Amino acid sequence: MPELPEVEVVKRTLERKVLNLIIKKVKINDGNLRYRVNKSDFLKLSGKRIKKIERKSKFLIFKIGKNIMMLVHLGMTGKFFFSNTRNKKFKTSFYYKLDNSKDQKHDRIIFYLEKKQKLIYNDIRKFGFIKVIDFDKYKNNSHLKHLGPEPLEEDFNFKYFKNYISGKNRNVKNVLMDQKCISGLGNIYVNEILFCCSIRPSKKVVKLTNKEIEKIIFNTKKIIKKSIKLGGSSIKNFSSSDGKKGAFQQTFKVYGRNGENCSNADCNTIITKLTISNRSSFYCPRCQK
DNA sequence: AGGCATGTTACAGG
DNA sequence: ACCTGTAACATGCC
Repeated sequence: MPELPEVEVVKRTLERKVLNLIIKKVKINDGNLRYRVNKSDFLKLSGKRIKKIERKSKFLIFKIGKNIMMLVHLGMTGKFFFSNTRNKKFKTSFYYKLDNSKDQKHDRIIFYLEKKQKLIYNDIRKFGFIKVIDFDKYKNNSHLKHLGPEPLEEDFNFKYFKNYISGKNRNVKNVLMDQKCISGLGNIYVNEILFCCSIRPSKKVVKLTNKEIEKIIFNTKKIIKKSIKLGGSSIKNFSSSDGKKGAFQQTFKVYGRNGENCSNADCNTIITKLTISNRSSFYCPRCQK
């Protein structure tokens, strides 16, 4: 899915496009997302204003009207498209996106906004979801309740991580993917982080030295910051809500690079692919111990 | 045809 | 109850 940096970019784009607009009507083309959408909940959105858009790890949270929250997870292929009449007329990138039959086929939910504008939730694989919930219930929401600190929060620090991994017999790749430990990372960024730390993904956390833990904290923050700055990554199914592509994927050092040479100077070792818990891991056998 | 894909979670077994 | 790993979800692309 879009990982934290991509969701952050989507959030910022949505703020520019739909903040403070009134939802006129919602049309559900296919409600069989990860969780079946509750049509009567969506009816409540009509006539209400989008007042705030927040991001929590990989979730988007829309505050709508006085007491409604809309919780969105993009899954692997979820994305938002935005259109207005001007875009149609001038055939901007939005128009191209919206008029692409392949994309249109996967438009699952359409929010009709004021001034003939539309916000469209499009999701090829339907691993994403949208839930409309009451404001007072969202703090206890099962999706948000157990999330660990985000990479850029102060709470994600040496002491916290060292304590979290103590006594655990797990590999470092899985721990960093675990949203209860740290929320917002996914397969791509974890691969990149571990390469930067010179740590092999399969390494057991009990064997991490203090120095390595420090490196993990530092490089996680560094890479996430950098990716947000570059507009996220845009491999295959992701682009931000205005159709722009991020640039971070051009800086991938290991992800998807199996068979290629290690990008560290003078290394000349071939990047290896290894499956850990059904997910691909990429690493340099020489640089990552 | 078969394998793979940015994610999460229900379940099984220890 | 805790810990761990695996399979499943839906769809498209190579």
